[in-house]
Amino acid sequence: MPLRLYNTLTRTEEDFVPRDHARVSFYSCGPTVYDDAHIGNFRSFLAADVLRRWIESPLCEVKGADGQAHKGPRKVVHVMNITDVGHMTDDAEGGESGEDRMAVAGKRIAEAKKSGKLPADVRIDPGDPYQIARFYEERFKDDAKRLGLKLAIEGEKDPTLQPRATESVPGMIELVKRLIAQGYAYVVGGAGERVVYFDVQKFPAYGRLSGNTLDQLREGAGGRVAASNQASKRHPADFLLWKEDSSHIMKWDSPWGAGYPGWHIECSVMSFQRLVGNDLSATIPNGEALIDLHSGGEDNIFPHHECEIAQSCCAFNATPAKGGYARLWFHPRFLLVEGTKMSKSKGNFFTARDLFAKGVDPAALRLELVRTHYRSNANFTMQGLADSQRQVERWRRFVESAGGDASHSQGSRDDAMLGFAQALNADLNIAAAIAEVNKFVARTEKPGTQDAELMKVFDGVLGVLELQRPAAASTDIGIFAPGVAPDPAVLAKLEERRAARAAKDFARSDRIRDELLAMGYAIKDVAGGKVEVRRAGA
RNA sequence: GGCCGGGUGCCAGAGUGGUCUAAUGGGACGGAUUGCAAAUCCGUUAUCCGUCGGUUCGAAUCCGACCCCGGCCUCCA
Repeated sequence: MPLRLYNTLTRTEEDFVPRDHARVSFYSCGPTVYDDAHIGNFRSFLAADVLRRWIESPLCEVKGADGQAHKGPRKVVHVMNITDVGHMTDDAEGGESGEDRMAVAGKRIAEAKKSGKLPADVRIDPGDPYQIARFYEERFKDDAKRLGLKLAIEGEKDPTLQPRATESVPGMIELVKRLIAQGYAYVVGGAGERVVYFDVQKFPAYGRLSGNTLDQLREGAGGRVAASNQASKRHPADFLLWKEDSSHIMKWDSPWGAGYPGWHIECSVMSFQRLVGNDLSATIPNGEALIDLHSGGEDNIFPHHECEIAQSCCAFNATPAKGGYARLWFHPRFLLVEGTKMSKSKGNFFTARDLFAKGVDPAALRLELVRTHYRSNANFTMQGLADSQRQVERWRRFVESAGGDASHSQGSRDDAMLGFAQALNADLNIAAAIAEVNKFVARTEKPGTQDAELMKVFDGVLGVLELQRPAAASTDIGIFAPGVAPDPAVLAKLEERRAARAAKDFARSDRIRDELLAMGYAIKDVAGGKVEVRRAGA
């Protein structure tokens, strides 16, 4: 059975049929870079990464336009934008209230430098939005690579896979011009306060993705859109394409004055230019879908992706009935933290780098973020992270102990491959796929070279074992877990305990272990007379 | 008010009409091992799937009502 995926657009699970089964185009809405990405962001990006890895796996079969299932090899061109244009905190459309996010980030950076939270050698001007954006962009790419986001690793060699919105503004202006010329957009306001809106009533399929059809959208339902902005629109759902605003922190010249683009138009431009063609005046023959896959967090379904579809279908003559802009829309659900929603505005979020700084193994974090089905809300917990860590360690032991002839037949490996492929082909059932891996590991008493190779194939999709492990600090007596500094007080206790054990004074040895536990350290004896030290409870 | 997802053991989380007395991982418990621990290995751990009704020879799986939880309805992955 070839790959089947749930399509948000049709609300059904369907065969995934790309335009070219050997070369799949995939666009993912990427991060905004006015703060560090949190683990919820990464859950969404990693779900897309697992999908792309699965499509590229030699075990995956994909249905072609000829109706036949095709084996690989297959290439996925996976593009993820970097949103480095600042937007308003309160009103991304009108910009009449709130502050620009990039300006807020600048203040935060200035404060962090003052308080010493950011090292003094970080050279960044908090008043320069481009420097702020680059600063967070680098940190994002760094985190993404540590978590095995394949696109970020490829992006080092091919930066066009991670296009920046600020570098695509000329294309956005061109596309807005085209939409106006075609009658899909209109300009309101006089010089100095011009605004370009998309006319949603010209696109009858508006609402198909989200279910928010025009007659169901109530004016200002979220209560966040200023009434004065709404007044100049032809329909309350009309959305911003360009805003003239000479006071904006980031601004560009345009036929509608100096200002900034609306926040939906960038993805229409970047996805087209990187995955379809450079000529934004092109028209798609037969109204075919432009790209194969498009992903983003569930909150992107409306309004962002709805608006992208409207813009792109209208500008390039793609037909909604033929999939329109993208053949298949992939939307991972939110990540909860200890049972409640996390969001930037609530501030209850973990960033990946916070966790790495505490010594969390990227492999464990990746597995924890990826192991729940992408269309369910996952619940991130410290317990779950510990579970994932142990799972990773079992797999590592399996691979590291492998060698020579396998203790069992090829049939066992074939079963595992089949089970793994069937699970992932069924709308990316990763939990079932992991279960297949575990069953394979459990029944393999003595793993051979071929078993280790098969694990590598599985890990090509899971992307866990290939990640770099955090380094452990080591002294002649202690091996300190990542994130645990070799404290002299601890070292002294370890020396004392070593002496006690040599003298067979086990009562004293155990007492020292309890003392260390009270100090927050858990220890265990390992081969060679050394002691492994980790944080208690971790 | 409109539109989407969900409710499975101590926890996380699969399973969508019979093979389910419900996968897999963690935890817990028992055993092996260890000076004792830790790690590892072996074994045990849901007669039941939010509640109540219905359809069916047969339901965790389909239908209805109800109760809860999460998301979106122009900040957010």
